[in-house]
This record gives sequence, C-alpha cells and structure tokens, in this order.
Amino acid sequence: MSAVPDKPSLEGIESRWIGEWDAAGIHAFDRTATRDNVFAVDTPPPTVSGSLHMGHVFSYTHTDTVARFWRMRGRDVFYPMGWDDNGLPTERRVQNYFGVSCDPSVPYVAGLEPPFRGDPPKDHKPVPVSRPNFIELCEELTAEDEKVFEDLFRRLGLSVDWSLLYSTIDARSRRASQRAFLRNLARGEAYTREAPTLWDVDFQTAVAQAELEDRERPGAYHTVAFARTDESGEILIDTTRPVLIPACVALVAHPDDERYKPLFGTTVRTPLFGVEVPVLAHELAQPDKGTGIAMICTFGDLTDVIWWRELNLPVRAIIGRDGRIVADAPEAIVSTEGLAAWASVTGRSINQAQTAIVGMLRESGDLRGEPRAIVHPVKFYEKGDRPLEIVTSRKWYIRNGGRDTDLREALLARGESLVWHPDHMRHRYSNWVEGLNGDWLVSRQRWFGVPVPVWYPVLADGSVDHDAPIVPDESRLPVDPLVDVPEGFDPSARDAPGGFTGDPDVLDTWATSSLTPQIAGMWGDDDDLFSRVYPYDVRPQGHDIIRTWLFSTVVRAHFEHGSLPWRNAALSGWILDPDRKKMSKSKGNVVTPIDLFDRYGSDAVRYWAAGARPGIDTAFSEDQMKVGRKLAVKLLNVTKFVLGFGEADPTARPVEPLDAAMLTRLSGVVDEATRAFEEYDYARALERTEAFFWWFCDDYVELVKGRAYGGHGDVAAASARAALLRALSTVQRLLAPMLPFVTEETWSWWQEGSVHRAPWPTADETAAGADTDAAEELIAAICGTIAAIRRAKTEAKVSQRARVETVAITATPAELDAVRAGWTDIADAGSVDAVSWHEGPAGSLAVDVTLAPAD
RNA sequence: GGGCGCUUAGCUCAGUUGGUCAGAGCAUCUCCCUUACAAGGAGAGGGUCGGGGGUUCGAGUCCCUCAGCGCCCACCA
Repeated sequence: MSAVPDKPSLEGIESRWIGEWDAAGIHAFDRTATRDNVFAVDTPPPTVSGSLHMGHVFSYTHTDTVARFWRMRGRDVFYPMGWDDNGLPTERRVQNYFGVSCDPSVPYVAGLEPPFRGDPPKDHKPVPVSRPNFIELCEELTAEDEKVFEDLFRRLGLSVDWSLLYSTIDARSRRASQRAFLRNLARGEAYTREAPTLWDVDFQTAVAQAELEDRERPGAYHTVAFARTDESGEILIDTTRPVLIPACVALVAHPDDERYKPLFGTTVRTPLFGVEVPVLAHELAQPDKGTGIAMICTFGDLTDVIWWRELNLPVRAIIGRDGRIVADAPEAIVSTEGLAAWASVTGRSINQAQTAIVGMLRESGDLRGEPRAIVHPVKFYEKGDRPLEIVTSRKWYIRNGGRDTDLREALLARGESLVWHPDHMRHRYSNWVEGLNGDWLVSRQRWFGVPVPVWYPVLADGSVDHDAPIVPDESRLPVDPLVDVPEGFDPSARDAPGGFTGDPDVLDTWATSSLTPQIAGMWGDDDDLFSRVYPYDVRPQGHDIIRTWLFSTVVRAHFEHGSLPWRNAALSGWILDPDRKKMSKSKGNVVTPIDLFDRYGSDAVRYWAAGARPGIDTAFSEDQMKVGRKLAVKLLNVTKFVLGFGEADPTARPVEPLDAAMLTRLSGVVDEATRAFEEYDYARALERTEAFFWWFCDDYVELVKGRAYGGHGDVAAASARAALLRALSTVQRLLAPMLPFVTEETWSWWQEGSVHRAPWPTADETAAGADTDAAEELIAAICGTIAAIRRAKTEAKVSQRARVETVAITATPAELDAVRAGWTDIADAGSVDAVSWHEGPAGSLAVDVTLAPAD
C-alpha cells in the first residue's frame, strides 16, 4: 500500500507497474495447476518481419482483457507468447542485411561470421552459406526485432507469461513440427506425390490453395484457328494465353454442345507447332465462354489440371520453374516449322514468348481478328508479384478432407462443435472446408523453415526411391536432412548410389504454426505441462486466417489428439481508417502504437480497443482514446476523493436508502459484466461498467459527499463511506481487465496486493438479494430531482452553486417517498433551503425550482 | 454464381429472449473557474431505427421482399 498522492497522475505508471508485475510474478503460470482450473490461451504468434501496428494492439488487447478476467476469477491463466519468424519475409531481410544467400550444398561452418551486418554495398555478390548457418543468421536478426515486439506488448500491458516465450523457428518448434509430421506420415495422413502444383516463379516455391488470392489483371482474348487433320476445315478457339499453344494437348467442348458434337473423337493440328491433338468432351467446358471450345494445355490453370487428369492426357510442359520457356521442346513437336517456332520462344520469359507467338500467329494467318482486351481474375500467391504458373513436381501433402469425404465430414463436425465468437464466423470455416479441392500441400522450396525430416534411399542406378522415405527416430529431432545423416548410414553415403539423399524442402509455415497449442504447451517435451493446458480454452485470431491457421490447427489436433485444439475461437475484426478503408502502410495512414501510448497512455489505447464488439471491424479513433484517458484520469481523481473521507468503519453498513440502491445497481452491473466476459464480450462488460462509473461519479458521489463529510451525523456518514468504498473496490476490479495500469495504481493506494490477483467481484458482495426495481425507482426519483434542479440553474444561467430558495415536488405518494428518502442529499447537492411536497397522479412528477435572489 | 455480415441522431456505434428502446460517446450550442477532477463540470438541440409488405394487442427488436455497402468462397478458354 502506498499513500494517496496529492496530485494523482498517469505519468510513469506504466513503466512502474510493468516492473512490479514482473518482480511479483503476477502473470506467471502455476505448473501445478490442474486442467479444470486453467484458462489456456493459444496466442497468435505475430510475424516478426514487419512491425507491430494498431491491428495487433487492437486484437491482443481483446484477448488480454479476457485473460485478466479469468485470472481474477481464480483461474491459472496459461498465456504464452510466440514469434512467427519462420518464413519468406525473414529470408529476404537476412539476405539483404548480411549479404549472404542460402546454398544447401555448402557445408556448415561453426561460428560463421557473415560478410556484412547491415547495408552490404550494392555490387556485393551474396556469399553462399549452408542452411544451418543461414538459419542461425535468421535467428540473430529476428532476435532484435523480437525484443522490440516484446517491449511494445509489455507497454500495452499484456499479461503474458514471458517465461513461456517461443518462436516458430526455434528448436522446440522445429522438434514439434517434425514430430507431428512424422506421426502424420506413420499414420498415412502425410504422403508424397508427383503432381501439378501452383508455383510462384519469383519465390521459386510451391503454393497451397489457402495461400491463393485472385487479382484483376488485363488480358486479351485471341481467336486462334486449329486446322482439322482431315482437312475438312478449322476450329476457332479463344484463348488469353496463346503462349501455351506448344503445351496444348487437346481441345475440349461440352458433351451436349451441338456445334462440336460431330467433332468429338476427331483431331486437329495446333497452329505454328503442328502437333496433332484430339477434340474431346467434358462437363466443365462452358458453351457460353469464348467460342465454346477451349484448348487444354499443361498447364494453364487448375481446370486444365482436372481435364488433364480425367481425360488421361499427356504432359507437354513448357514453363520452367524460373518462369521462362524451357530449353527442350515437347517431344510431340517434330515438324521443321514447329521446331523453328519453338526456337524463337525457348529461354524467353512468358511475356516475351507470348508476344513472339502472337506475332507468328498473325504472320501465319492463324490469328483471326485483333485481340480483344479484357480484365479477368488471375491467381496469385498472396505475397507474390507475378501470376502463378503450374508445374509438375514431387511434393508432400497432409490430408485435409480435400480428397476424402469421411475426413471432410469429420473436420466439418469439429467446426460445428467449436464455440465461435461471434457465432456467424463458423460459416467461414464450413464454407472453406466444403470448397476444398485437394489435400494440403506442405512442401516449400525455401530455407528458413522447418526441414521435411526425411531422407530417401539412392538406388544402385543413382535414382531416388521416393516411395520409401527414411525417417529419424523422434529422439533425434530436430534434424536437418541436408546436414544430419540417417541412422545406419555413413556421411559419405550422401547422394551416392546405395546411399541416401536428404529431402531438400522445408515445411509450409502453416505446417508449423498449426501446432502452436502443442508448441506452447511443450507437447512431447513436457507432457505433464501439456496435459494441464490442452485442449486450450480459446484461440483468438483474425477472421482472415480461418481458412489457414484455424483450419490447419484443427486438422493437426484432429489427427494427433482426436480432439478440438480449443473450446472457443474468438475472432477479431479489422482496424479501418476513418474513411472505412482497411488501414495500410501504402496509404500512409498508419499511426505507430508507441506514439499513441505516449500521447494517451496505454490504458486509453486499450480502452479504444476494448470498446469494439468482438469480430466487428472498427474505425481507428483517437477520439475514443481521449475518452479512455478521461476515464483513467477520472478514476484517479474519484479514488483520491473517496479515500479522502477516511477509512471505513468496519461495522458500518450502507443503511441509507440511496446508498443501498447504488450498491444494488452495481450488483446488477457486476452480473452483466461477468456474463459478458464469460461469453468473450469484453466490450459489453466495459460499456456497462463505464456507464455505471460515470453515473456514480456525476450523481451518486455528488449527492452523498456532504453526508460523507459528516454533515448529517455519524451514522449517515458511515453509511455513505461504506458504500463509497465498497463501490470503489468493485469498480476498480471491474475495470482492471481493460485499464490494468490505472486500476493497479489506484488499488495500490488502499489495498494490499495486485488488483489483477484480487477476486473478481460478485453481485453478492455488493448487494445480496436486493430489490432491483425498487432501487431503480428510488434512483430515478432522486436523480430526476437533482437533475431538474441543475437544469433550472443552467437555464437561469447561474452557477450550480447558487442557492435554491424552495423546491416544490409534485408526484405520486410512492415517488414522494423516494425523493424524501434522499432529500438531505438532494438539498446538500442542490443547495436547497426549503421543500414542499404535493401529491399528484401517476406520471405527474414535477419539480418546480425557485432560485434565491442573487446577492 | 454460392455463403455471411452490415444499413439506428452530422460522425462512430449500443440497443441480449418483441412491451418507458428511441439511447451513449464524439461533434455542435448554452451556462458554470463549484473546495476530487477546467486536458474539468452542469445542461440543450438533433433520428418517421435503409425502402416496402406481413405476423402481433404491441416490432430497430420476428418473417418475406427490394436496395445499397462490405467480407469470404467459386468462376476465371
């Protein structure tokens, strides 16, 4: 306990209490807690490559209020933090910062010193380093960012247990990720397959369905003629990608399309390249698109993949992984003219090749009319800059119901039994799961990730047997197959006939972050801890990553534990700028959190965040922060004032009707706030508490302060003081989850221990079993009277301090009784000298105020 | 094309099972330097609750329909 300051202030309270909380271990998880008394949060690990922005402040505050609520309710709160530093953005920064590139063929060097630390010269050629060295450099660089993140989250007042910190690339995460993958593999839930895959030619990596986005791009329909091989005419097709003509393997039209029915089974020759391809029928061909007949290429889009697979067509791949036309012409191109045409496109970029082919088509007369410009959606990797291509390669997949009805049903059922906040978010989940069209592709051709923990036998002829992967024992994890050697092999057997070769890929970043409950809970490393926290109580996250993070986490938990990973999912909305657009850096409308903390205080920023309904997009509003700051300042001042009346007589009871009614109202607020928090509706809890608090300050305290000073005797004073202190204690605790700093500050002036470990208030402790309606009627009558007196003074343009000669009250007998019960307080607060009482019919409550003549 | 959400004072939004629900904050205007707080306080004005129809004694609150906005998914020759 510390003394009440003369001039209460918010200055410096954040750094002071952050330090105190750390020292006292207020947020530490008790590892002896049993699961039924734990509240476990599967905290989203923010991506470290950027900087924290208001969106983070917003959503993490929501979670923190709930965590603080449950801590006060007596739960042992498991509230870890993680950093998502595993992935592409970090790789790019490391390359640019240290002047290195990752080359898995380079041997590991212990204690490697990178050529630069920051700003290599422009002409510097990146120095190749091994994958383990590269990962070490990634870790070094992200460590600095992570310190900044931690400081910001502490400043925000998150009640995280920082001893539970992890990062998605650290050894613990790699171990959990590889262990889970190996178990998926052992159970047949992970498999490897050679298949066409969406490919980003810049990042040079495969991309999963969940990472796609459509972007509108300009294109053009080109009408191209295919000659029938029986010389009976030609078929016109429309295509936006004539560049793929050398990859054409068939034409396709709808089976019911009368225009093309006679042609099914016949063949045509591709223009320029002279390859004979069949004309086929398939339901997916749309008669109203273009000319109604399309060319199938390997591969132009995902529909091509379906046609290719279902019609058993050959592969004529022409686009390489670097986004250029490959060197070798498809075997089907044999004619002199065809090979000549090929020679003019090979090695060129897709755009260059397209231009060249259009030119040749124009020259040969196979292009009919001019290309017609259109704008159409094209698939992109969400982080990518160029349209995705489709290449065939061997990749690892984890089953997710995209190809298996039973699994899909099981995962849909998981989504059904999850409690969603708000509830309608469940549709995003089922919508996504029902729309899956393939399993989850988890191989990525990157370096700063968790390696796929398998090797493959190299056969005597030098070929690799991908169907018999060699796996490490779990006790060895994490492993890097490009450095570590499988059991029973000598390092010299690497890539040698009869030896082994390591899988060069890493796992998709979601393949690791889908295991955050397991990682944070130390699954496999400390199963005792894990059993105390799993399944978690809540997964808080943004609604934009339901299809990725939420779904993939459900998949992994379903396979590994046969359960949901959490009981609740709490989805937060977006931060919008005041123009109702999503805030983004490019528009220059981003404000840094630290600046706002400095200007308004952390509590005020939290107040703004906590005012947003769960899952609702919310406008960024400094006005709300100003209001939050006012609230915090008000709490300082009213606490100082109330404590100034002196300590409560422990035997005193709030016997005065107004005092009891105030506490009865407060008990209702406690009930509502508690219920709201139990349903993750921190905003409702705040709103109710705040509304009470302002009424308490503006009306109740004003009414009773004269009495509390002792102006009407000791008994009446003791009643007021007891009620004031009881209410103060309750309000401070109700506000503690949202305003942790100022509540702790004011609590410390008169209470022992942290408010954040104080018991959450109950309705019983303020007013057990009181008559709510009667209390509200009493309050309405008394506050209505004082309001009328204030209004009269305002209208007369005199000070509120001005004396009132007399007040005539006309009301029903019951109302008159209520006003009488509070009359001494009203007379004090309104400076009223005399009163007269007049009975009237219902609805007649009138307060006639006669002001005293001015001096 | 399918799914979901939103539409209440100038602005941002509350209105939990239909009955003082027509509200809050900001903004605007008026007044008050009152001894917790002038980076305060006391008051005022302002909305036919998107349009239309229906159920009901009674509907922002339930049903149907239309319109606008937003998001997710699908399509993408």
